[in-house]
Amino acid sequence: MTTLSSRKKAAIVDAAIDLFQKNGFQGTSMDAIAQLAQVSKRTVYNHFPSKQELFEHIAQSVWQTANQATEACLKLDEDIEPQLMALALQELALVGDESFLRLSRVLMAEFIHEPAMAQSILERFSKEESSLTQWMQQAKNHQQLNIEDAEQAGGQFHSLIKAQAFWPQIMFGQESIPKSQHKVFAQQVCTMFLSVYGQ
Amino acid sequence: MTTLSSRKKAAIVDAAIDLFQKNGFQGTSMDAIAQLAQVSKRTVYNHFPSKQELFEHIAQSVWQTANQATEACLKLDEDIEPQLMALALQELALVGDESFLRLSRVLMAEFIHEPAMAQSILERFSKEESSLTQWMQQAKNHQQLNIEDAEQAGGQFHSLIKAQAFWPQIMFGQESIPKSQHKVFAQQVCTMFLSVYGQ
DNA sequence: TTAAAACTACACTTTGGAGTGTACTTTTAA
DNA sequence: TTAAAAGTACACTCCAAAGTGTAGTTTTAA
Repeated sequence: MTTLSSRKKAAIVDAAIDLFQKNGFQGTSMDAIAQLAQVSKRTVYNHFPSKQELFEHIAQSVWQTANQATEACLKLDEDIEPQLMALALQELALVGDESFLRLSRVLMAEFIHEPAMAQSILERFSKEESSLTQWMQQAKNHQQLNIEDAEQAGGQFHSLIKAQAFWPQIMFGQESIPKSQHKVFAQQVCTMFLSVYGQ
Repeated sequence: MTTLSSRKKAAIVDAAIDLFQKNGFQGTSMDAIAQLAQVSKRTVYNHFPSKQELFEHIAQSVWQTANQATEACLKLDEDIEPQLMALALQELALVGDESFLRLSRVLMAEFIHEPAMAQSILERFSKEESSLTQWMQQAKNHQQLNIEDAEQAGGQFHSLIKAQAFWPQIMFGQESIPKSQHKVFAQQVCTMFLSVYGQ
């Protein structure tokens, strides 16, 4: 059984995510968070010394979730296309996860106003992306793909997916792509990508 | 010569855009707007009865700017690809315009928290997009493109462009694609699109 | 030139939210 | 069982921001 303290803390974080997403950081009061979490305001402050730190705790967990995305490693003895497919499906799984989207929305809204913060988190994310960049670089070196700039190619690959499976969901509350369509969609992305970079 | 009154009003709107973009709607005070616009707070209230109405006035102008995007009309006696290219370049011009991006950022940040507002503005925008949808539908009817769902295809075409020329600029403050690269980029988009929908 | 329209400075009210201090109750763990 | 750790209610300070009222100045247009 979880302790009362940890349950309260979880409830606070949960309520905060909810309200930050609905009303933004500025638009959310600590009183409202306490009320929604069914906790006294004092308890909120006992767990998190300030609203800012509560927010950062949440930002942290987005980063953590995203980082559970896996590693990419070029296999020379296998065809390129199924490997690309696997990468696309992996990204789709992350980006299609409702709780990841929920967290992302909280962050993205603040990013627009905080380019510096966006930049620093982007750099972290790009480490995750850099494993893709490396994959692209290897594919280039072994002449498997007709790539000039590996980073750019990796970015484009990501963009192809996010354009339909992430941004519309974040900005316009559109539904995630259902799992049953992941394969078809990933196939389309690979086709597009290979139409530019394929041999 | 413009009247003092209209210059003041323009200064207010300009300052508001600036601050809304930097700090969001909630994070911007009318006092700050007045100060940046070099105008007394009372004058702000004489032009706009409330902060909300000032915001909506700005939102309106985004819609207006976007609507100056042109019409699409399938020409049966010309090749498909150059027509697609023209459409892509047209969209790129809109999306690459710094003042349009500036306005968009103001709105997008609020969209995340206001799905209803996002929805209603999205519907307006989709009228603009619907001319593209019609174009796709015609291309389908005349078997120029291998399209199943015209709306989906149109959405994907837009997505291909926005993925690299809009969202990264909005969210991460990335630089717009320089005009000198519009043609290359548009070409890439067309190639990708045609790899899926071309005959 | 002059009256109305617009701008300004500034003081004011009201409200809401961040964060604290305290006395008291409940939970936990030894 | 009991002490300390954690939660609670609530009153409190401080501050910033929305919006108003007013008396006085500047601009405009007839």
